[in-house]
Amino acid sequence: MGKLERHATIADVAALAGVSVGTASKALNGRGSLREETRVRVREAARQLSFEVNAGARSLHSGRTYTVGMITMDTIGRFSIPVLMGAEDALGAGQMSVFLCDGRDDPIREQYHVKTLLSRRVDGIIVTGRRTEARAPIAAGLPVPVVYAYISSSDPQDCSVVPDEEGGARKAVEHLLAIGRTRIAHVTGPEHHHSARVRASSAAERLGEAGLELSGPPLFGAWSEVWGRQAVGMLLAGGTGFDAVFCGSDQIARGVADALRAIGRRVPEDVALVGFDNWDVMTGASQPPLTSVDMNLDGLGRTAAEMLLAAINGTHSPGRHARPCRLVVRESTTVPLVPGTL
Amino acid sequence: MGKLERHATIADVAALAGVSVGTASKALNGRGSLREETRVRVREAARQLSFEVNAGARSLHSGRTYTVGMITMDTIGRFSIPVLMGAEDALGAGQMSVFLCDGRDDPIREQYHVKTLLSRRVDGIIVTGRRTEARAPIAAGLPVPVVYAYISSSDPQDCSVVPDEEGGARKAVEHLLAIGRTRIAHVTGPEHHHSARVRASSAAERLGEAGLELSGPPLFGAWSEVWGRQAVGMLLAGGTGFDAVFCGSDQIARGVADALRAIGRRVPEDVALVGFDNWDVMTGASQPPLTSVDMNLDGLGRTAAEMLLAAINGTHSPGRHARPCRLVVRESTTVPLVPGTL
DNA sequence: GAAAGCCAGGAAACCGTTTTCCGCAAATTA
DNA sequence: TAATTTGCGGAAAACGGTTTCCTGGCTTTC
Repeated sequence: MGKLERHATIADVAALAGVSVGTASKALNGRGSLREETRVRVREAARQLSFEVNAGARSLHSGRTYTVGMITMDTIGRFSIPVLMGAEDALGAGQMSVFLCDGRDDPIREQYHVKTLLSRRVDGIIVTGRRTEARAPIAAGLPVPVVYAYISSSDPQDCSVVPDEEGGARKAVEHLLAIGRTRIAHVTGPEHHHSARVRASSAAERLGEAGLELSGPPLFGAWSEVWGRQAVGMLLAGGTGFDAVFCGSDQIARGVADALRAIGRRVPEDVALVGFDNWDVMTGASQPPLTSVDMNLDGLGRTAAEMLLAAINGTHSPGRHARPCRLVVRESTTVPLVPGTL
Repeated sequence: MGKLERHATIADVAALAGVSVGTASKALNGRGSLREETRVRVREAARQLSFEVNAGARSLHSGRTYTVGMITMDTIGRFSIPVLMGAEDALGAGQMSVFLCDGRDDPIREQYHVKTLLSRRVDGIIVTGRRTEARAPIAAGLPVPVVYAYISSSDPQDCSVVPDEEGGARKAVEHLLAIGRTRIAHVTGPEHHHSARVRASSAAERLGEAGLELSGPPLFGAWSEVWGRQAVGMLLAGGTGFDAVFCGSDQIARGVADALRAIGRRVPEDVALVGFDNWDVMTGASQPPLTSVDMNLDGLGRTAAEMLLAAINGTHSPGRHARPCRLVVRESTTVPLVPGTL
């Protein structure tokens, strides 16, 4: 009722229940040997005072805080969020709380956050970012385990959980091949971006295995719809012809879709389209809805959290762990069955 | 160097520096009266052992944890993120760390999180959500201050920081009036959604003040592009005519833009368009780029954090605090000046 | 030269909890 | 009836800091 009451301590509870603090502690934690009647009395007292154990004081004794830190190396963005949420979910199930730290791409901030987290005696740290590229580890010789999620550490002794973008790109190409497309172009993000390079080279490689090659060189640009629209002009000017475009992101794919429609090319009949990210905002609003590669980001976060928990319990799994992507097929690669057509 | 070393304690530092723990504490915190030479010696010892004070132990004595909890009532989404980030930023500047909790719209989870946070002795709690509607407070009589951000509490004694959506809608209408539009339609989200109702009624009200009314009844639907596209058909069928559409979200606005272009109506020449949210992904990719109302979400988060800090220091400001929105003008309401046109 | 004041640093209490160890009383066994 | 076990619960140490109080030696002052 009354606001801003003081937190009750276990001493208050003990006094109210008429026992010693030690006994109260045992009663609340199910330890020691006590009469059931006593346990009930203590629990009732605790309830009455709305006693919540002071986690800080407890961890002083146990050495564990049941707390982990999550640091984003760069700004928290569209990719780190699902990872964070997946991790939060997996950790919450293990009764662990999460400290959120935004690195903002600033090494000073990053180091400050690491120090703070250590000071708070987190049991472990998850590092994430919005690019998959390997980055220098946040620190050497930390007294707690660290797992990198989505982003990866350049130190192979560190544990990193990353999407298998290579496999994802291959799946996209395989799908296009399976629906009979052979002249596949590729439009993607900036070349300095790791994801863009990996996806482009894997796509080319997979085509090579089928005795084909990309229809024209990969077009590197930006991760935006505007670039997707521009790229269509370049593809047409290139003159190599294409019956499918594998795009490095859903935004690009949507730009491509819009530009194609504007010039009267039908998707998917004339040109099939595959995006990357499976971002519902784009895949759903695009005309037609986009087939896309899903990196399963919250699964990634969940896995990272599980590996962190394992590491906290002593089982460290060093290395770069790639998690599979999955292809979600929608109308941009399949002509819908119109009822009555059969 | 070596991984997984134990955390150094202040006793270790004191031993290495050849002083008592009390003295070491004073040296590191700039308390008491010590010779400069001693301070230096202790600091050096701390550095050598990479000592980080155990925040839990410290707060045991001070009663403060310099920690706050952030709970989302519903899932963490596009609206809560900027709020969270703004708050994280403002709190980080005050050396406070943030516990992130995802409520997932589940009251049980919510209560669990509240309990956990209290157990961790956070100094305060920020509650947020993805809807602005007033919600029942997370709990009564909590021993720590609570501030609601974006979402608001139905208890007027609680402190809520919300966007002035009403004002935002009025600004949108004023802008359309200022560029000479008089037949303004409104397409927005589901009617059961608080934001949709408020924005619609404020727009109508502002038009009323100018002696006008909405061109046709507000069209309630979904917060999606698909709905925006459908709504254009309804507007045309309505037959009331319109030279501007104020949309309840950028996604809707973009859908409207696409549908208008598809039938050969020019934006902004024939129809001016204003969105809501100022979501760069939509405003930038739309053709033409969208004029939109910005709710300044991270400013909201920052303000909420500041009010929480104030409350922690004893200055409680109950009530619903509305923060202004701002209109960002782009090409969907202004014909760009073509060079050489003058 | 003695009393007073000052400075640096140590000893110990305290914060809230857990856990180990121990003692007492009742119940069981010899 | 005396001795032993068992069950229950209390006392106290420990966790890692901070802070208050105190002491011992040195300088100042009359």
